[in-house]
Amino acid sequence: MTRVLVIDDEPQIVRALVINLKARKYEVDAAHDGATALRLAAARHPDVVVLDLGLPDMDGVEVIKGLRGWTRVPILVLSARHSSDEKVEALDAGADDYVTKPFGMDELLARLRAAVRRAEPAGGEEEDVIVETAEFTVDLAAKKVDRGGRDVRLTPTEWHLLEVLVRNTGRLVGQRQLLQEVWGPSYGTETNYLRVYMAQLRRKLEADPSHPKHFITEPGMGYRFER
Amino acid sequence: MTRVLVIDDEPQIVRALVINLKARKYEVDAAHDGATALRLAAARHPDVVVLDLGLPDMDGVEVIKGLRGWTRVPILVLSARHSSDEKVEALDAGADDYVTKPFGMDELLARLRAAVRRAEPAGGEEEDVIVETAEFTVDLAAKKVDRGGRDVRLTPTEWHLLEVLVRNTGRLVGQRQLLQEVWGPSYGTETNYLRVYMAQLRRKLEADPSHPKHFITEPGMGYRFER
DNA sequence: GGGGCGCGTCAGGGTTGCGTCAAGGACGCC
DNA sequence: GGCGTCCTTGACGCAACCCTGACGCGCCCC
Repeated sequence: MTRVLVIDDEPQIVRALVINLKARKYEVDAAHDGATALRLAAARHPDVVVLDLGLPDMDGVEVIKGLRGWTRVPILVLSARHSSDEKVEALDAGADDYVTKPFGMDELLARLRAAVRRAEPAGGEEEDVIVETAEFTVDLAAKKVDRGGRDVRLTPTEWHLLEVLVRNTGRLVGQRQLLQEVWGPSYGTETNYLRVYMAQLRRKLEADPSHPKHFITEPGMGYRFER
Repeated sequence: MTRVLVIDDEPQIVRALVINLKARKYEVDAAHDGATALRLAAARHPDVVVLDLGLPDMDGVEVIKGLRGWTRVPILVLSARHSSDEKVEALDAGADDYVTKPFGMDELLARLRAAVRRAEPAGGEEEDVIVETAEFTVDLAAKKVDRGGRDVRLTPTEWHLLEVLVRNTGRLVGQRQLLQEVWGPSYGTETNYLRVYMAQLRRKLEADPSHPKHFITEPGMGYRFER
């Protein structure tokens, strides 16, 4: 869940923000002055900060600088000041966005989403899916198979077949499903393809290809990969 | 130098932006419609995009989506529309900021700086920008390749290709991904480019170009850089 | 006990993909 | 305006991959 830190000394603004954010499943912390804000930020590590520049105890720009000293968390500034200088100062101090009051809640939330989105890791869906067995190791992200310290060379079809099986580790994968995922939706009965390529996978990966321990045949149904 | 792509169909706005940006040592490209914009973005790989939503040939949001299909470059939207819905739509489509016309040049430049700043590599300190192999050393930050104490001269395309591969050291990079990252999103099947440039990289960097140890071909799938 | 079915294995041939070379053309620099 | 660099494009040989058919074996059902 995304954690938001709201910093504003006007209770009604804080209330409105908190209600709207919580309704959208954000986790919300609130602070009414700069000192509390800096303490909360350090303690809670929010994913995004909404900061009103007009605080009772310190200048909002100082809060920005205080945060930027140790974190790159997105900072969305709220302010009643429309002056261009104020905006430039806040942005150059390290703010990510600047919204003037009164603001539309929809717009603020959209800007918040934008700020959170671009803070996400660049890779996107980089799950390091690595599956190990006693004989070999499959790295799905790098498309690599290691066996006894040496890379095993797989052809595209072999790799594709292995990938489908490994993503369903422990589950039976029907022959029709295998054929359609690897060879395309118009295939479904050419089980001889499967036999040939399963044999090649076993030859390259199994310790004893004629008695496979990982690529298991379920006669009449399909194949199963076991670690 | 930071490269900016300005997209607007009003000549006076473009002129004002170009003059102000160039005065501040930005490198500027300009486009007057969406199609040109997408083409220029692919060809020039700007560091930040300034986009007017009101274009003659296509909806500005479509331009955003077209860019977001293959790049995370910061997009700063300009628009005459003040409506909240427009802002939300553009921001949710992938824009980073939204400025309504008329705008103050100081503010726009400050928002531009903020967008560029946060797009910079997160690490800040020396990350793994230097990759060493037995034969050569690649310095991603300095854009330099050293081999046996001497700089290796690489053309822009060669360098770009090398950069993508090195940033994915050990991982397989698909030919489609390579083509799109180096030549732009409209490429994906011109694998002969890859063959030519991989050969040039190997000739310049491998000890034995005909038996590459670092730039490895995975037939039918792509290429992999190994240290 | 015999036949049928499904699976594993092997080898050959068509096709695809890769590496290499060279020439044409665009672009920028002097 | 000439020159050089870089990108693009085509052709060609070769290796690897994918498909295909044939054969043997074990299991199940009749």
